[in-house]
Amino acid sequence: MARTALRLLNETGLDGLSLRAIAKELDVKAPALYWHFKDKQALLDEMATEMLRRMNEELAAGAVPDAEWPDAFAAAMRGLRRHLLMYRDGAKVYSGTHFTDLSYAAPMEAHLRMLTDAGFTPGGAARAWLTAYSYTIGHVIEEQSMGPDPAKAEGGYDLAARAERLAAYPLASAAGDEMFRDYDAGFEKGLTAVIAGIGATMLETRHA
Amino acid sequence: MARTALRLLNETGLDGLSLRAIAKELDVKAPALYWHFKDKQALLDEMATEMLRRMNEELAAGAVPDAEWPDAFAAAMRGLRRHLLMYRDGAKVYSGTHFTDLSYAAPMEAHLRMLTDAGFTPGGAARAWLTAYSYTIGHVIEEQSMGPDPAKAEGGYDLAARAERLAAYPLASAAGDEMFRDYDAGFEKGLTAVIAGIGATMLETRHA
DNA sequence: GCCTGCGCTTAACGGTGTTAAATTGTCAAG
DNA sequence: CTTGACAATTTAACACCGTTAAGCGCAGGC
Repeated sequence: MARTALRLLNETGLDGLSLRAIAKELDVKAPALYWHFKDKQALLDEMATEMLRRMNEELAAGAVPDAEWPDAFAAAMRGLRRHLLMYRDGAKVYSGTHFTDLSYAAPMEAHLRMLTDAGFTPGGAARAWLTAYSYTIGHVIEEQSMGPDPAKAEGGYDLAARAERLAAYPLASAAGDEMFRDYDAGFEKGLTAVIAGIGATMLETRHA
Repeated sequence: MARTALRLLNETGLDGLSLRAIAKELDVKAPALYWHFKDKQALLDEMATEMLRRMNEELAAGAVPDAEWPDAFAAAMRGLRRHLLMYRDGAKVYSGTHFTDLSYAAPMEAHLRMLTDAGFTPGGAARAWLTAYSYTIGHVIEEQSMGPDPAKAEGGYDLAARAERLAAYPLASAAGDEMFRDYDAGFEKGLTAVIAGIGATMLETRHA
């Protein structure tokens, strides 16, 4: 039923995701949902947890055992972003919800161990994780709040109009191309920087 | 009136911020608000813009003209975070809203110019900005969705319970201390990493 | 004195999350 | 074969939400 809600999310968006709509999709009346969930927030938490479970499945499937930590780390963040982008308002649903079970723990443990094996302290590994995680969440929230990528689909943010509006501010005007075009490449550049910085400032024993 | 809404936001939170409540605060009935704003989203946009304006005021007041770019950059992000934290759900209100005027342009131009002067290409400066911005937004969203800092106030996330729940995953269990304690210090560590990475991967001419 | 239009009110509409009570279906114990 | 317990659902209703339509009072300009 969290699965049904996730499917509906892609059709209606988070604002249009009402309990009555979900119930109709399940051929049931709205109050019946309250037998299974305490309130709507609990449903949203379960949806986020389901997203996480799907992410973990894929992560387990595509694991590369002896990759260098920056590559494995980048792959994890790419996977996170890709899954958030799979659902409309995915990042908003995901960010800041409390998971309803411990399915996040095993993959998190594996990632942290990979980092400590590479020379991070336990605390450093946790900080590295949260830093890259924050960057990814923030980036995807920005992406999803801006409609479709102007480079890939029509109806997105009008870059030409933006540039004209900002004619008096040449750098800010030109920045639109870098910021709002080709989200994939942009995310990748930022991710590279974040991971490089983590390696440079959080690693105890420099990687030989 | 966006000011009134911002004040009310801190008392009721984003979920409780209804047009009727805002109207009552202004000694007015709810439909009167529609004389000034097209719809609620326009009000939220105006609130975000007001937050931005206050941020810019402070930024202009505390400018250090000849600081090195990493310091100035870090100061800007600290200011952003501090202002987002000033309002309940501040990051949620702020992120992904479209500003209603061009008050963001001048400070953005100044920051971008600082970066290009330091050796960034225009595109690189924009990417550097968006990368650090994404990190900051993501971090504050995570902070604010987790209640008060357990290190500073009661009623926050129960770290001891979390650690026990994750007993089978020692690294993930221990990570709680690093991630959910002392948000200020944690943000700072991540910010240092992000800025170092930006310098290492996005700067064209290494700063002499 | 009249008109225009700003700023507001009253009334109402359809929709929301949520609760309480009554109802059905199922299945085991007596 | 009946009874009773229990899970899962329905119907009805509540308070509140964003939003629209119509009308009211009151200022200033002609």
